[in-house]
Amino acid sequence: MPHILLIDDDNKLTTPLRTSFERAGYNVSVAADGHTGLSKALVESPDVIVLDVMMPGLDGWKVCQAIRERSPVPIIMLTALDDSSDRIRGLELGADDYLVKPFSFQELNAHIKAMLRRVQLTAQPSTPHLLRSGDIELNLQTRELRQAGKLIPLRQKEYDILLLLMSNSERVVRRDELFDRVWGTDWLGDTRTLDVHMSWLRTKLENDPTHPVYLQTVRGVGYHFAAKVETEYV
Amino acid sequence: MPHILLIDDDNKLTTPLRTSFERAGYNVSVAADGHTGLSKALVESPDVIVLDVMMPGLDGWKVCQAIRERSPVPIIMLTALDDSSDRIRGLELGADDYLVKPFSFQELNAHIKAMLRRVQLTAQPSTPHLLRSGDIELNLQTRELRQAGKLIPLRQKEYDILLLLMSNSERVVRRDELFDRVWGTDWLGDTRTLDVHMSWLRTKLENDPTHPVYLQTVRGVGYHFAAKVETEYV
DNA sequence: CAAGAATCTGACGCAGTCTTCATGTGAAGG
DNA sequence: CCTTCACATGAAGACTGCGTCAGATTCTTG
Repeated sequence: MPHILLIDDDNKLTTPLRTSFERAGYNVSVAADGHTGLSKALVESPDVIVLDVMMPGLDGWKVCQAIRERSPVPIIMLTALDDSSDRIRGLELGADDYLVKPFSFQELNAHIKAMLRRVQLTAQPSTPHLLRSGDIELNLQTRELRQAGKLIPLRQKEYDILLLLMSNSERVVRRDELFDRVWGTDWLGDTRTLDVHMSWLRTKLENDPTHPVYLQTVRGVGYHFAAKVETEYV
Repeated sequence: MPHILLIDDDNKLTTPLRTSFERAGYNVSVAADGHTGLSKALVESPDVIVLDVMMPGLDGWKVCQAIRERSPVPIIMLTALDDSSDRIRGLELGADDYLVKPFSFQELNAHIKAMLRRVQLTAQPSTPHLLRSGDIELNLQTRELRQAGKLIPLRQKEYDILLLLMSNSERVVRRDELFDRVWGTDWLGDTRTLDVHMSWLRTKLENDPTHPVYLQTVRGVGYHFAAKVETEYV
C-alpha cells in the first residue's frame, strides 16, 4: 500500500483528498504546515509527497528545497497560478512534477500513479536489453549474439544491421534506411557493401545461408527479419 | 552527456529544439514519425524521450504505449490542447509527464532536468563497498585491488577505469564514455592514452595479458569487463 | 628543487574489418 | 526465351582501430 504525504494548510482540500486516496487504496498522512510537513517527510518516508506552494510560514518552495536536500522522495507541487516561471522554479528546486489548481482527483491520482511507476521502473535494474527470436539471442548491452547459447562474434556493422532488422521485425526495412541508420546519412560509397554484410550475417546465423529463414531479402525494397522477435528485460 | 530523443513530425519545432538542447550540452536525436521513433527508442536507448501526440500515421498515444511495453525509458508527452482527460490518458498509457503546447525551451528543459534527476535519485540509493569477481576484489572505500587476497597497487586512473568497467560489467562501456567519466570533459585529441592504461591494467590483473579474460576490447565501441561482478554493501 | 612516480603523446605495426571489384544467379517482364 | 535488373558472393586490397613502446611532460614528495 503506497504511502502519500499531503502537505497543505487548506483542509477544505486535504480532507476530501484524504478520503479519496484512502478509498483508492493509499495510506495517507497530512501535514497542515511546512514544518510538520518537512519532519513527516523525513520520519515517515512516504512514497510520494504532494506539496502545496501557498502556505503560511514556511512556504512550499522552502519545504521542497529542504526535503530535497535530505531525501530523494518524489515531490509533486501544487501551484495556484499557471505561471511558467513558477513551474520552472519548482522543478529547479527539486520538485518532480507540478499540478495547477484547480485539478480533479483523477488527475492528481494519475500523476501519482505515474510517479510511483517511474520509481518502480527505475529502481529495478531492469534494462530493455535482449532481443530473442527462436534460439537466437541478441544482447544489446554486451552486443553479443548467441545462437542456442553459443557465442557468435559480430563485427560492428553486422551488429548494427542485425539490431536494426531485429528491432523492426514487423516490417521490411528499406535499403536506404539501412544506409541511413547504419552508415549515417552522408554515405556516398558503393551500394554493394550492404549486400556483402548481409551475406556475412547469413553465413553466421542461417543454417543454410542460400535459403535464409531469418534474413529475407525483399527485392527492390530492402531486408526483413522474418521471425517473431521478443524483447526481454534482463 | 544525456541523450534526448525527440519524436515529432513538425520540424519547425524539432529543429530549434535540437539546436537549443545541443547547445545545452545534450546529445539529441530526432525521429519524424512514430515508427522511426519507436525503433530509435529501442535502438538508441536514450535517457529521456520527448513525444508529440499529434502525428500522422502511428500517433503519439500508440508510440507511447509501444515504447512502455518494451522499455522503462522516461517519456514526456507534448499535447496541443490543455484537456484534462487527454493528460490523464497520456499518464495512464505510461507517459511520465506532459507539457502543453506552446511551451518555452526553458520549461521543457526544466522538465527534462527534473526527470533525469528523478532517475538519478531513484537509481542509486546506496553505495556499494566492495566489487567482487572471482578472486578479484575491488574495495571502493580504500581503492584497493586484491587478487586472491594479494594487494595489487593501482594508480589513480587505473582505479577509475577499473571501477567504471566493473560497475558496468553487464554492458560494454563506450570509449567516449570512459573519457567522459574518467578524464572529465569529452576528449578531443586523438591519442592512445586510454589504450596505454588498459594495457597496464591488463598486465596487472590478467594472467595472460595478450588473451584477456576480464578486460575485453569491443572493437569500435569500447571495453567490457566480461565476468560476473557481485556487489557487496558492508 | 630534484628525484621518482604517474601520466601523456605520437609513431609504428598488425590484425581485423570494411569496401570495392568482378562475376554469378535468380526473378520479372517483355 | 531472352534481356534486364537486383542481389549474392568470393577475393583482393584499403583502411581503421587498437596495442605497444620509447620518450616527453606533469605531478608528488622528500
